[in-house]
This record gives sequence, C-alpha cells and structure tokens, in this order.
Amino acid sequence: MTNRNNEIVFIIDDDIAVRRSLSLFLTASGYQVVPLASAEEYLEHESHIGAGCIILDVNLEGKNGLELQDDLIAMNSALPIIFITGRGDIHMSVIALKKGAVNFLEKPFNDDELLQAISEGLELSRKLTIENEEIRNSQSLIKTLTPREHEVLSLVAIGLLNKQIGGELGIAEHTVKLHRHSICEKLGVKSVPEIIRIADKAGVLSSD
Amino acid sequence: MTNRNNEIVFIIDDDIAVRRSLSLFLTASGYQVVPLASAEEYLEHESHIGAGCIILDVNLEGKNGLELQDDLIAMNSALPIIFITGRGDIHMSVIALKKGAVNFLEKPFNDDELLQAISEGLELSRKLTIENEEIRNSQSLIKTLTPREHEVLSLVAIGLLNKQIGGELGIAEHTVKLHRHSICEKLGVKSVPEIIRIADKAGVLSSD
DNA sequence: AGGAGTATAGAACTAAAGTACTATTTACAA
DNA sequence: TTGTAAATAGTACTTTAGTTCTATACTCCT
Repeated sequence: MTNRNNEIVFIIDDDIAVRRSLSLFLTASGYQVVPLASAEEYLEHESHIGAGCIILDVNLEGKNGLELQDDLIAMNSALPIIFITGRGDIHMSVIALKKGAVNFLEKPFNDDELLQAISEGLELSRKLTIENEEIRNSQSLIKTLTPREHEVLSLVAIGLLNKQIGGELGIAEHTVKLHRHSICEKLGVKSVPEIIRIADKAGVLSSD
Repeated sequence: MTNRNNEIVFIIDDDIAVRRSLSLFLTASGYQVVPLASAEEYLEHESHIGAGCIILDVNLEGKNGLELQDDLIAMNSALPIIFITGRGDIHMSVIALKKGAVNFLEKPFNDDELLQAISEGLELSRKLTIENEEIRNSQSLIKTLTPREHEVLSLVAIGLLNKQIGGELGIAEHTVKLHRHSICEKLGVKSVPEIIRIADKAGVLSSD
C-alpha cells in the first residue's frame, strides 16, 4: 500500500473471458489494470515507467508467455511476471520460476492466491525500481567524469593515497588532488565514503 | 571444474534402488557422493563444510523433502537443492523453486538434465560459500570492536569528519582518532575505503 | 589488591588531503 | 583563429588525519 499510484497490473491473456473477469476482480480490489490480448500487444504498449507486474498466460497465440518473458529479461524489464495457465507442466513452471517469475498458477486458481502473488510481484517491482534508479543515477554521475578522473576514482576507491595514485598514473600528487576535487564536485559529495558508495553502486571497480 | 575437492553431492532418497543407481552414475561422472535414506539421516550427518549440493526426493518417509528444505533454510545452509520426485505437481515445484531450489525434476529424468542441474548447483554453492565466508569474516572482525569503536565506525562509514563524530558522541576529536586507530588495527586495514567495504559487507549501517 | 581492557583527553608532532592562485600544453569545435 | 575543455604542474596555505607520549577514571576478573 506504499505507493499504489502509477502501479499497473497488466493482464495478458488471449481469452477475453479471462481478461474480463480478472480485470473486474482486480479493479474491484483496487488495482489499476491494463488488459491485453497478446504478447505483441504488450510490446507495442510498452512504455510503462514505474512499478507494476504482469499476469501472463503461458499459452498465447503468436509469441507465447515464456517467449515474452525472455524478451522482457533481455530488455531488462523491472516488471515481475505471474504466470497463469490451463495446460502447464512442472518443467514449464521450473523454467519460468528459474527465470524470475513470481508465481506459476494453474487455472482455476483462487482469488487469494492471485492477490498474494500480485502483492508479492508489486513489492518486488518496487524494490527493483528503486534499486535500478539508484544504479542508473550513480552511473550517470560517473559518466560525467573525464577518462582521467575515472582512472583516479578507481584508484581512490581501492584506498590508495594521492601520492601513490600519482605514482601509478605518472603524474604529480598535486594533479591528483585537482582530479579528486573535480570528482567530488561532479558527484556532488564531500567525503570518501560517499565516493565509494557511488562508485560501487555504479560498478566502477567490477566493470574495469 | 574449478575446485572439486571437498565438494559433495548428497543423495537423499528412501528408495535404495534410486540411491544406488544415482550413486553409481554420479561417482562415474566424477562426483564425490554421499547417499542417505532420509532427511533425519542428513541432519545427523550434517557437518559438511564447503561447497556441494543435495539431490533430494520430495516424498520421503518421516520428514519430507520440502520440510528438510525449510530446515536447511532456517540453518542458513549453503547447499543448493535439486528436487527429484515421482509424484509432484506444479504447486509443489513453485514452492520449492521460490525457496531457492535449483531444479525440480520428475522421475524419470534423463542423465543430462541431472548433470546440468548438479553443475548449476555446485556453481551456485561455490558462489554462496565464498560470499558467506567473506561476510562471516567481516562480521567477526567487526565483533572484535568495542561498543564505542562500533559507534565511531558507523559515523566514519557515513563520511563524517573526526570533529563531527566527536560532536555527535560528545567526546574530543582526539579521542575519536584513538578509536579510529584501534578500528584500523583490529580490522587490519589502513584506508577508509577498506573500512567502508568491511563495514558494508558486515551490514554495520543496515543492522543499526 | 592488582591487572587487563575500555574510554577518556591534552600536548606536540608528522603526514595527508584539500584549497587557492597562477600557468602551460594539447585537442577539438565554433 | 579563437575559445573551451582536459590534463598537467608549481607554490603556498589551511584543514584533517594519524602518531606518540603521558595520564586519569572506570569496570571486570583473578
């Protein structure tokens, strides 16, 4: 119940009866619902920013549910998936779950199961949304650094002294200080711990 | 293939024929195998340190596979579980997978499926083992700090200056320096970034 | 009662980080 | 060609961090 505004529950099922009943039920339960008939329709619609989740039928005409899941993973979607299916098997559910699906419900499922899954999906989505935004913020800050500043940052992040950084890069300690100054200004911070956290979140040390 | 020594594949199934055939097959495949007939037997046996994984029958006499999984989660086991079952359903597999099982295989499964699952389980186990050890190391270092040192550490970790830390705690800046000195000695580090990483890994800021 | 560990602090010092000012070279774009 | 951004560096200074020495007070354990 933290931040329900802007949160959307997508329903993707080619059976209009299912779409209709789920829409009614979930709307009545207080969710903002978008019913769609196919994976393709969702991919066209795709523009949702913010938290949400997808109730996805496995056996869709055209691109099926598991294929859509692959697409969403490839495009780094932050919307958790709740699979629903009339004809599913264990193997299918395992694949879906291993790829991060929140649940895999067999029709007919009861209302509580679905609500529980949605609640879990939205909770996860909120977490992912926040986390992704923090990472993107850190990365965009890091991107404003010049190549040299980025090098200095890497060495600061592993705990080297200005003198040692200068030695590593073959420049004067004083120049290192200037770079550090720019780094702090661009990142909007004043202390080493803050620098470290931004660098770590952006993956400065791991992506080198 | 990185570090196979010490890695054990536990097989827990009350059907001796299954235990025997899996043991033979997996031993021949180069794994170190420990076959067991029940969850209880495993819990008694339990003493394995290092990487490994568990091939676990769902329908065991006594404590069943899913219950053992709960126990292992509660005791923070680092051994991933590959479920095998003769009579399973989707609901079961979803529960197992959501709790972190590596796979959920229906008998009869083919050899490749099993080998693939084991390989994945061991890979995960190695990662968990390393990660857990790093966290435990950091935490044990943090535990050697006195309460006051811990307070100082928390404030250092958020980037406060010694002067500010002194103000927060109502002590002289000089005393803060002494605490910082002890902290660095006890943690075995010399730079702020190293302090930060140990503190973050041990969860100093989040567990306060 | 004595000793170890913790927490405190002043004084004096060194080292490191940060700031301010000036200044040069290179490169790329308007 | 002129201007801007990046990278460099020297000098001089302030602030912060770290070290050393000494010292007091408290608690807990032997």
